[in-house]
Amino acid sequence: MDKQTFDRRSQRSRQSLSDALVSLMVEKRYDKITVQDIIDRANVGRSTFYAHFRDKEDLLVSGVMAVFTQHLLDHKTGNHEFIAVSDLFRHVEENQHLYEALAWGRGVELLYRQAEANLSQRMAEQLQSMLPEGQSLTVPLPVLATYVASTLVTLLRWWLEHNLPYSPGEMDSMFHQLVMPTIEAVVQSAR
Amino acid sequence: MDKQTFDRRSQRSRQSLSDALVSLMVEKRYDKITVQDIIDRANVGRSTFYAHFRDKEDLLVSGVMAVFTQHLLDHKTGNHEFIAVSDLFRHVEENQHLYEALAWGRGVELLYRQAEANLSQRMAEQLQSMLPEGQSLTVPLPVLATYVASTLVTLLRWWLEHNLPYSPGEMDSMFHQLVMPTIEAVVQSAR
Amino acid sequence: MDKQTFDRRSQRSRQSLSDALVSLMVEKRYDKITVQDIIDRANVGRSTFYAHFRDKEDLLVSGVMAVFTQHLLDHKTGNHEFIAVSDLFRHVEENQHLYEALAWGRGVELLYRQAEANLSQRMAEQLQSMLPEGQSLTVPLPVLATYVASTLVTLLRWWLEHNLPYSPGEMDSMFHQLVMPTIEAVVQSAR
Amino acid sequence: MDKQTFDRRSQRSRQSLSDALVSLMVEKRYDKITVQDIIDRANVGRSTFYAHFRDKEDLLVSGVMAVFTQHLLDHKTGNHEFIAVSDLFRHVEENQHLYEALAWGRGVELLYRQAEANLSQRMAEQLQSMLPEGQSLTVPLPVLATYVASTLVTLLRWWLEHNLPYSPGEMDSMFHQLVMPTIEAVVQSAR
DNA sequence: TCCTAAGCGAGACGGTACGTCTTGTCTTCCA
DNA sequence: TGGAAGACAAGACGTACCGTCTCGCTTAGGA
Repeated sequence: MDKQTFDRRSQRSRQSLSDALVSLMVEKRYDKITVQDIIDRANVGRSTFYAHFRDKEDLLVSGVMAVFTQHLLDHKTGNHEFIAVSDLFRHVEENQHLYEALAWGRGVELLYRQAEANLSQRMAEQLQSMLPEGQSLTVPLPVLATYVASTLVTLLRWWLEHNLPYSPGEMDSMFHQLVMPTIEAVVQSAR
Repeated sequence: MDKQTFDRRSQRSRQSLSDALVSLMVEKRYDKITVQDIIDRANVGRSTFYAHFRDKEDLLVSGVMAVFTQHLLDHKTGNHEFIAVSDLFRHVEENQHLYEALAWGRGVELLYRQAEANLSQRMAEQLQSMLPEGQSLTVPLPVLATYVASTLVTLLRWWLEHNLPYSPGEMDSMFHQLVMPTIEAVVQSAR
Repeated sequence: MDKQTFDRRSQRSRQSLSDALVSLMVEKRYDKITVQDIIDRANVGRSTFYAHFRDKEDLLVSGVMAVFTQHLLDHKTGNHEFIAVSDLFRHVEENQHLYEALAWGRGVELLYRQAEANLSQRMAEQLQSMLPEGQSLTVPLPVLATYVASTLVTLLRWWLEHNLPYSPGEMDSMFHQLVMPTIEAVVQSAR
Repeated sequence: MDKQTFDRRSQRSRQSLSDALVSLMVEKRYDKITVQDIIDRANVGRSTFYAHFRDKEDLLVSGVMAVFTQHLLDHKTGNHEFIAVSDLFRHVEENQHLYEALAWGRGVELLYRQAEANLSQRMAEQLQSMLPEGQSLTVPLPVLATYVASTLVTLLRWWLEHNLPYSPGEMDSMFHQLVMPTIEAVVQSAR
């Protein structure tokens, strides 16, 4: 069989399974979802599931996380502003149900941590490139990056858990009010 | 059997189970630990476990969390300083193995979240009481409290995951450098 | 737990499972019966099944075979006649349904072979003890024993598969007409 | 495509599959052999297998059984002797490995039963034609035929399972010593 | 010589059953 | 009589096969 055929069929199964898991996560907690639930929803055989994913967690990470990360991060590409998170909050608002689903279950901690790690990496790069010549930081860069990423994720989580009590614009404003003073302080003091 | 005996025996069982779980968490991830593992280690019958705890998570929260929370929080009682976290970092350093165990597993997210919620609550109270008359905040108090708590937990986690690369004093300093500028900024701008 | 309790409870499970398998074998072929069918019928958990039997075949042999062998063989104890098989045919007739069930499936070959082996062993002993001093056989004893046992089993099978077209007495007579001339011939010629 | 092509190509596949099964049966028990094993050995695609045979059992019967039956029975054609089984024992001895393979597995009971049924049929015809006018039998003909066939198969099986402890000639002799007295007895008494 | 239809290999797939593992309940014994 | 021990029902897990299917690739007559 040639690669195309393989890819085409395989991809359909993988996609069905990812979709099924996401749609189930809207209905019940991740750790109450069984593999049987998923394959029933996806109209897929048990062996197909295990042909593509090692277990439920693998599907969560390899499958769902792909969507999540893409949504969460790709919305920021092309921005020249320091940290353009208003788009991100707006996007989360538009897909509230999906993100609420992700916020629910136990296994989703995994996603948060992964998202945080991703963000942390990007933050480190952005902060590095933002840093003027000859300047340094009073806190290690990795710590600062982790701090910013963690603050963003925490804010997102708080927002979702409290049912979006503020507008995306307000959340964006809060985020900047929280992290900008710190960033300025640790950079300025490096002079 | 009199009440005393009951209490005494009960307590022994509860303690054995808590200890067993903690000792197992040093060896493997929380979610790979079975109830059977725990009761074997604790030399206790299955029904005894369920007589005392609803399930494994209950043991984690009611049993282990008790120790954890006590350590994590009671070390700050009697402090009149705004946020005295150096003691906390020092304490974590001294009990590195325990906290590394806690940092390992999946289910430990629960503890982090609980710790964060706890801290967040205390932070809200402290911040409230610190706020001078007639002043207000540019971000909602719950958000600020969550932000501070999250930063502390994140810092602790980062520290543990990177094998304590700095001294407790340095961590304390970083914590203050990260949150103080923000607190000052959001309070000052409330004038 | 003491041995008594173990035995009592265990025994109930073992019995339920044996009964369930026998009752299912009346309805469908042995190799179409799943472990799930059995445990549903027996009102028993899956793990209980595997706590008592290695697999379905083990249940067939250890459980059902026990009944079978007991029925098949114990009816002959206390007989001083050479081969008192009329009781056996009569017993099979009375429990026609059970034996038809056993005659059905594929896996039942196993039972036949086991039964044949059992019989063969008994035959060898009986023939040995019947053999007058100084006499020998023109065919090896194991062959003769196997021959007699096989003839009995074949006769039983044929009888069941043709829906008991003759009376137990007639079957007994046929059995003797088939094997006695041979036995006399091979023994007499040993003089 | 014309019929010839169909036949030629088809035939190669069928033959490969039969050979593969036989060669595998020498190595492990029939019921431990999977379709995958067979098609791997035969260098054939899965769909090709199912294009030719309904399932593994069909291959056993349609494919292997063809060889078996041919060997087992055709060696007797052209014989005017009553029952010329010495050729049969000789043939089995020459192809010991094949027949041991057949004697091994569970599914082979099927072959034995089929062989027995075949033999039984032939026996019935031979016995019928042998019976002088006006004579009858004290046991029903089908019973007698089954008895003779069963004795032959049992003897063959015993011989193979005990690693051919006697020569084909001795086995032939035993067979006659076992069945001839009986046949004479039941026929003579019909006078 | 090219075309075309079938046989074929490869293997993904839906599905069934397996034997293992864990959970939380329930029963029985023992101190 | 209450705690310990552990058998049990329930059911999810990951594995092994099954029989069906879809897909391109030979391949060998007929045009």
